[in-house]
Amino acid sequence: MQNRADPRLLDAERLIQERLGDRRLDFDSMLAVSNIYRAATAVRRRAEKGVLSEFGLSWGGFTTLWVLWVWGEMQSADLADECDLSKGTLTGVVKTLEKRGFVKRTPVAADRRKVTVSLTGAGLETIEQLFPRFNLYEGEMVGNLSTSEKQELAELLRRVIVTAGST
Amino acid sequence: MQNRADPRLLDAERLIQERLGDRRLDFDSMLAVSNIYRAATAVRRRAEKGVLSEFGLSWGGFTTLWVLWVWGEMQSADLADECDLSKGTLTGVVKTLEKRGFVKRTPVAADRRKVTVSLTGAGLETIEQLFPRFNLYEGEMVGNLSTSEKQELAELLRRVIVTAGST
DNA sequence: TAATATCCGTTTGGTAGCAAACGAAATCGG
DNA sequence: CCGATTTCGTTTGCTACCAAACGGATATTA
Repeated sequence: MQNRADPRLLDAERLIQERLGDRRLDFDSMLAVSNIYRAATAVRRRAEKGVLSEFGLSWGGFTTLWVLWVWGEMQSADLADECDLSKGTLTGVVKTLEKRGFVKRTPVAADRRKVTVSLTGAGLETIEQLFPRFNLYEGEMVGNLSTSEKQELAELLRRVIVTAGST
Repeated sequence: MQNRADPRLLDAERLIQERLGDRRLDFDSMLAVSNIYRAATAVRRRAEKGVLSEFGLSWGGFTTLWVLWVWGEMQSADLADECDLSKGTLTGVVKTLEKRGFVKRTPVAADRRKVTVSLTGAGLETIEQLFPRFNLYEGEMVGNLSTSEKQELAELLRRVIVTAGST
C-alpha cells in the first residue's frame, strides 16, 4: 500500500480503472516500470545539470569516457556494446568527444575496416577528476536508501534488465 | 554480495579500484544508479520494439497519449509537467501525434497564449486498444519479480525519484 | 492607461538515439 | 584466384530531448 503515498498516483489509478472498466490491470507492474523510467530520467537530469555540465559532457559522453577509462583502448563495436549504444549512435558520441579533445580514433592496420578508440591525455585527466565527483552525486541520489536497500534495489533491477533485455 | 553474480561487474570493480588508487568509492550507490539507467533503457527499448512500434508510437508519444486518456483535455504546460517533458519537447511530441491524427490542439479563447491538447477519436481508440497490451508487456518485463518485490522496487525507486528530482 | 514585467507556447540550435542503407574491406566457396 | 557473402564503421533520415531565445498576449503598476 506504500504506493498510495503519492496522491497523484491514487487519482491516476482510479481514473485508469474507470477507463478500463472490468478489464483487469496489473498495477504493481505498471508502477514498477513507470518508476524505473522516472527514476532514470531524474538521475540523468540531475547528473547532467550538476557535475557533467561543468565538464561539457552528456550522460552518454560520460559513460563512454568511463568505459574507455576502465577498459582501455577498445574497438568501436565493443565500445558500443559496453556503453549499451547502437553503433550508429556511438559514431556520433565519439565524434563529439573527439571535438572536445577527450578521445582519439586510430585505424587498425591489420584490418582496415576497424577503428579503435582511446582516451587522450586530456580525456584521462578529465575522467580522473570527474569520476570521484560523479560518484558523490550517485551517493546523494540514492542517499535516502540504506546500504542494504541500495543492494536490494540493484539486484531487483538486475533481474529486470535480464528479463527485459532478452529479445 | 549478490551483485558479484555478474562477472563483468566484478572485473569493472577491480579495474576502477586500480584507477582510483586509495580514494574511496561508493560501489553500492554506483551499482544502484547504473542499474536504474540500464533497466530504463532495456524497458523502453523492449516496449518500443514490441507493442509501440505496431502503433507507430515512441515511448514519449505513448506517455502523452496515456496522460491525455487518463486526465482528459489538458493545457499544454500541465501536459508537459505530467509527461515529465520540457515544454519545448512537448511541442514536438504533440506535433508528431497530430500528424498521426491521435491528438488535436485547441486555442483557448479566454487567453490566447494558451492551447489545450486532447485526444481525437482515433487517439482514444488507439490508447484503449494499446494500453492493456502495454500493461501485459510491463508484466512480462518485471515477470521475474514477485508481487511484493515489485512493490518494494517501486517504493525504493519512488524514494530515489524524490531525492534526485529535488534539484 | 501607458510603460514594464511576466507568462505562454513555439522556434532554434545543439546532442542523443535508432534502424536501415551504404561503401569499403575481409572472408569464403568453388 | 575470383565472384559472392559477410563484416566493419559511417551516413542518412527520422524522432526525441533540452536550454535559451523569441514573440505575442496578459498582468502589473505607477
